[in-house]
Amino acid sequence: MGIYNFKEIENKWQEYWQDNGIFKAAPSDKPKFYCLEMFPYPSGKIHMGHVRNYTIGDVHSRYKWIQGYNVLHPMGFDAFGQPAENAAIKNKSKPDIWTSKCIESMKSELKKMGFSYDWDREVSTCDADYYKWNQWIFLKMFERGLAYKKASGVNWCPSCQTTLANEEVIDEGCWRCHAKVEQKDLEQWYLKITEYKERLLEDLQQLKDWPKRVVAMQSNWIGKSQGVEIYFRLKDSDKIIPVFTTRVDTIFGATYVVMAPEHPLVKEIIKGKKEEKEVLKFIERCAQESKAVRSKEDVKKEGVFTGCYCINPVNEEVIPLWIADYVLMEYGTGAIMAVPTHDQRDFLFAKEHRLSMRVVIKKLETSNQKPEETQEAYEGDGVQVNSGHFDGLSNQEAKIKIAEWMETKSIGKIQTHWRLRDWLISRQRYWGTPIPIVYCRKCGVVAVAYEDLPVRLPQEAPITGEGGSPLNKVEEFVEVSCPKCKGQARRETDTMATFFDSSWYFLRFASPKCTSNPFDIKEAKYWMQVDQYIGGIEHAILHLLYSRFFTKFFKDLGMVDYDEPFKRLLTQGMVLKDGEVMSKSKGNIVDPDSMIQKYGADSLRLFMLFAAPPETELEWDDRGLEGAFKFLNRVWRVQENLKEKSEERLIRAMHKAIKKITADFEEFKFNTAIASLMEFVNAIYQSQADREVFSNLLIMVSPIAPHFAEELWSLLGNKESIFKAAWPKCDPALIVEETVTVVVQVNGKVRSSIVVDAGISEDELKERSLADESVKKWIKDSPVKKVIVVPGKLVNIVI
RNA sequence: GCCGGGGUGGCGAAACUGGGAAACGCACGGGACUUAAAAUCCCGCGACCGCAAGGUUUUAAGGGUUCAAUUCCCUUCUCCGGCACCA
Repeated sequence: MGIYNFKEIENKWQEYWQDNGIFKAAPSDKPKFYCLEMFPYPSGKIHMGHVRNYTIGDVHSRYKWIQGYNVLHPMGFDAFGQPAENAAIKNKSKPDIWTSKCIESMKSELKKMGFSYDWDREVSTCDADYYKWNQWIFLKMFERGLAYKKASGVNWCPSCQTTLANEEVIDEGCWRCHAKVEQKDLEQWYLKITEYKERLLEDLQQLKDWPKRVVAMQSNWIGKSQGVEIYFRLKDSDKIIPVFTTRVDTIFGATYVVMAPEHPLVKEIIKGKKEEKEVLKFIERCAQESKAVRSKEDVKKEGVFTGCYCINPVNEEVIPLWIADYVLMEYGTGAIMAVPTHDQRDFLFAKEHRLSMRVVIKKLETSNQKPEETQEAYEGDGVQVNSGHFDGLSNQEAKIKIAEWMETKSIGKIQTHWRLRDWLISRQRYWGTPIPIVYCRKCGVVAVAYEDLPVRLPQEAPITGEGGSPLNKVEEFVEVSCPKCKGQARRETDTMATFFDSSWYFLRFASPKCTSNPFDIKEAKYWMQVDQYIGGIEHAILHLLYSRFFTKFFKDLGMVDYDEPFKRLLTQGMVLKDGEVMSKSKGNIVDPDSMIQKYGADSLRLFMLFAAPPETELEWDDRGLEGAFKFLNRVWRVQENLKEKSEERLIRAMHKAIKKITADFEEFKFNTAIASLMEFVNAIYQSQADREVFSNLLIMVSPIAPHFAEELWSLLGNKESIFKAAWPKCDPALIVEETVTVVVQVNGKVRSSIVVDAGISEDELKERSLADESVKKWIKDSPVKKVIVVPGKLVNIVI
């Protein structure tokens, strides 16, 4: 074991930072920097994921402090939610008591890591001072029709006994407990996030410093597809069957129309036909198949002819109308035009049922291929053929022209489909924000008055985990007089989804005690946007989409003047053990606290940053942690051997290190920054450092191992915190080398290297290279064809 | 299928804008110190051939562009993530 007493040191400096308010944020003339990590659910204990997430944020914040920024680096707790209720049921405790205990123990663990939070700004979403503003925001949305109640089919988790938002359903399971989600018809509260769909999609372009994959995931989720709704008339009838397509350029190749089995028109149009019986039988069979089975890709496409015909509005062609299970009622209009030549599904179906095909898009390179000969549909771009007066146009061009032409003839309408649905926020649970709505027999649905906020969550409620909303059974909560007519009324007893709480907490940190608004507009204007946000990829859609939505809503209220809350986003990778995610069930959890006991927080921080780049997965390694600890000890020993004056080569090495480390810190390349620190320390061991060199080393170590650096800094006799010191500057004059090593290649293979003056001319370098003994051996008598010179780097002789 | 990101030593990884592949560390091997061990310090460490000097070869596979390719282009394989009979 080493010699440095981390336990004592870490305690001492944590107290020092707290007592002296070193990391307190207050507006000033300095440039501001808002660094935020996703706040945790207070489970009571931190895990390695937290340690990694918060270490990255902490190092960045501390780096910004030393760079002279005015940093806001707050922390709080996403404290409403189900685990508190489950714990209440299990331990017969109360959610509020359980939660505040958890917050206390979690906070003390966070403090042990030495994170530079401004604890004066701590917020907890289960405090009435906080959730009051959830209610306020809800009412503002309600006034604008953005919060509304509707009856609809909803996702229901039978195990959590509550409804879920679409975003909370992962692979047909509950995101929290993985139980299979059921469908139920219920009347619930929704937020109209779809009102913002265009902006949510378009503003993704502003997010240049977000990981591409997060942007892609959000874009997928919003799911915009542009196309045309086309009206097919039923032959010998005035019935219209609308179909939706994104490939209107293939309309002249439609050879049949298909409706989903559940289509409401089906039963009506087949009435009396000789095919009626068979069609009904088919519909029956489809109804029994589960959605999961039906949407499996390799399942054979089945269908029946209805006996009816449709008329293609663009050419009056009469084509058969089919019913098939590969058409889904949930998407588009529940009916499609089938173009077997240019859609693979239609192609397979047409082959199976011997339906006709017609090519309308010709590939540029291939000749007149007959449809019967093709093995698959051609879905790419090409030139229009068999398409009336659109022949010869590129299909991309035709797409626009045909759509416009159809609109003028009223046979089609340009339309956009979205995947995004409104956000269901009602939860049949106790531990959440009460929805501030009252139901009055006379007045109907009535908003609670602003001055009556908060609607407090009653302390006592019968929590059983079943039988609907617990608040429903708390008479003194439910019974209320109507805010409008003062008559008898009942409160809404569902609570809000907890993602509501976290959709705006970053704004609250700007003014956590503000009593007039969710946040003080001036303070928020100073601190926002969040310059750097750091958190897990699991929030790529849920939390990040909701927060973007709320920010846009605040903009519409005139409370903020930007579109996006988070300028830069970093999604840190997971911490693995033996190639698997750490989890209780796998029994492979490494407890941060025990590691702090053994090696100290600084070593843990150092290891977390060194073992992998922040975005990638990190494989836990006990020996790696020990290595980090050894490195700190190695630095510690430097102090015992300080010299009067460093050699020049060490000074040069230092300036190189400053340049590289600074650049790496800027780009979150902590692993290579640490590698450079190690190289720098190795150089010190070759030559011995003076005070100045050692001081600079400490400053550059300080964001990573803050307690350790503070201690050595004070041992050097400094009276102020190292975080008040200035980041070292690289002197460009001192990193210019007098001599350089140039690699000499013959035919691209390294054959020698020569040391030359940095200022050497190209001709001279050429000469010196050709004169080199081992190079000569390789050239022998061969004529030199060409010599390529990369100044200061390399010479390649081509023979 | 579409979209996004990967594949480099025994392991974690590095490589600026096309210019010495494997920095830094872990593990391993050797040496110094020690009665001994630990700790520490120093050295070695992709593979193959060679006593050595040295040579050959190597960034998932194949091809291309180039004086020069982990880096650019094409094809293929494969892994991870999102969306998906989405018309």
